Amino acid sequence: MRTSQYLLSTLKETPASAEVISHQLMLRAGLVRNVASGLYTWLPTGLRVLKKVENIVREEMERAGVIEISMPMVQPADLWAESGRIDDYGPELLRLKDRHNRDFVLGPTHEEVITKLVSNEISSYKQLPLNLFQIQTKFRDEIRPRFGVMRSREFLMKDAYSFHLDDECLDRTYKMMFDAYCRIFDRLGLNYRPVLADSGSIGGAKSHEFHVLADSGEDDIAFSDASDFAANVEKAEALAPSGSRPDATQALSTVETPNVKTINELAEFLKVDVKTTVKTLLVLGKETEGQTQPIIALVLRGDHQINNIKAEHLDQIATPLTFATDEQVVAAASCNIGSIGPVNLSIPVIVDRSAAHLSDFVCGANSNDQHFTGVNWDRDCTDYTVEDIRNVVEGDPSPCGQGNIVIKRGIEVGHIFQLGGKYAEAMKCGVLTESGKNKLLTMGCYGIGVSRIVAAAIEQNHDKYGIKWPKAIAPFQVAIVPMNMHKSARVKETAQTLYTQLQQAGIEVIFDDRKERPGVMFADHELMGTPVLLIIGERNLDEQKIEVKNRITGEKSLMLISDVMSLFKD
RNA sequence: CGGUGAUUAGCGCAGCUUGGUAGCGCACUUGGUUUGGGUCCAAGGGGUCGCAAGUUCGAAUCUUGCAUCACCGACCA
Repeated sequence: MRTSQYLLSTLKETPASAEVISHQLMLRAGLVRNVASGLYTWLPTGLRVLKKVENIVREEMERAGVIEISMPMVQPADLWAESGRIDDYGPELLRLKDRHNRDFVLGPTHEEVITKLVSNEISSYKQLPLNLFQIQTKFRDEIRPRFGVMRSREFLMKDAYSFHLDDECLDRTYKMMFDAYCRIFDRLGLNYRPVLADSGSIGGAKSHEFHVLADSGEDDIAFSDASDFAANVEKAEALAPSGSRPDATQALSTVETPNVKTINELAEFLKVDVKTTVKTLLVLGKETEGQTQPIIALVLRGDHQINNIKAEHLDQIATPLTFATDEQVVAAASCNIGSIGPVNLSIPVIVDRSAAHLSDFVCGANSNDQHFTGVNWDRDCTDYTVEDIRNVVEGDPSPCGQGNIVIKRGIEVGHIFQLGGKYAEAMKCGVLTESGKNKLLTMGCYGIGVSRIVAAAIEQNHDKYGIKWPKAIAPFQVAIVPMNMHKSARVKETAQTLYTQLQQAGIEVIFDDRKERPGVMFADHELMGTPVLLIIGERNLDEQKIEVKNRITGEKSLMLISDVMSLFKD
């Protein structure tokens, strides 16, 4: 490719809208352009990278025996009604009507469509297991699109779905896909970790996420400092404190706490450690027919935070987790938020394991501007249940039993699930078994965020000059950078000869034939992250040499022109 | 959804307080100059000042409404 016939679109200045480094560099290097919030055009250089990632994913899927198909992005809402997700998925599901006023959705994922397909196409156990994938544009109406293509509304995703007669077979495929994912991220040259995960709205049992480690990541990952345990904080179990609860030593007493609203104000006001206080959150419970929606109290140690996912998994709690309104709080606790406590509450009380381990603690007194001190479970408050409802924090014992928790940020680039029977049941997807009986299938699903990987790769591979692409996904393998080609016939001739040779050898080469100063060319190619620069100038041509610069290591060396092609022999 | 801020040329910004018909840097065009790390000089082109209404002789500037974008929050007990 000659730059004079290409759309470089590099920028000197960073657009103000870009927050994270990958977004800034993707704009500056001319990879993407914003069209609207969360919607991007991929420019030629960006598309080259995207296609490389896509092809690696495709190759590894095919190597693993997964078969490619393509499903429509627009899906009938009926299918989503059949699975029940039309109500569960929430406002991220973009709904639309066609000219006949029929309801459709823009597909954020394709479980419904593929389950319907397989249900129609497969009728015998002999056709199983079946594993299908597609690489396709998805749409999720994100609450807050940000960080460029890292969290955009429209994005490219590889999604695969497997169908099995039984869970052992599913488990074998799951492990096989796990390995295939590791191969993909290895080939992409990324520093990543598989971590235990929650399966979210897609549903199901076993689940792993693949995270690229980066400070700009949006997920907290809990690692053990003594084993290879890794889990999303959403999922990481907070163990009950070891040992038995200390005995009560104080009597329950009421203290006036005027204008104390937050837990930190409370600890400050009473001069106590936040860890000896509890906070009580009032949330909506699950609705039962004919009854008003119940209010549930969740009790946490003052320094801990509620884990929405864990709370939502409890049978009594409504999904999504919703906090009670001010009116509901007054009705349930006869005080305002800020003074709620578990003592003498007439609503169900769920206590986190760590809060349940406290004795002589401080809590709201369910009366404005008053708190209790010296509170003790079973003596002052008897009707409660204990659950794990908080986020783990650094220093907690690891749930694997070895070491303590360390928390790092990660970018979720892959997610595999064992779905089980959820969709097969809803969509009546079954086959005849050997004994001639109909049996519902069990499923797995496996996603990779192709466009997000491009951003994640930049987060991990850049310097002050620009992007440093891993070789496998660089838009070009080599750039030819001639010094003042328009002034020197032999520079021009050497550059053109090398360009032709590289092209004929099938190497992706970009030939900078612009009439630009050297500094401009260097800056552009370093910004775009081409791994190898071939610098051709009068300076070295007398010795039949050119300069070779490695973008990743920064190393420069002189090389005989006749040896250059050997650099690209694999 | 809540809070905050922004919206003036392709990009980054100034001008607004104190109303008088728009400017700087980069980019772009032309000519010259320079040529191994974002040259320098000169001359140009390019703007419904986010949209709508209002106040005024006159609005980028003041008022009101709306839209879009961004950031923060949605963990408050």
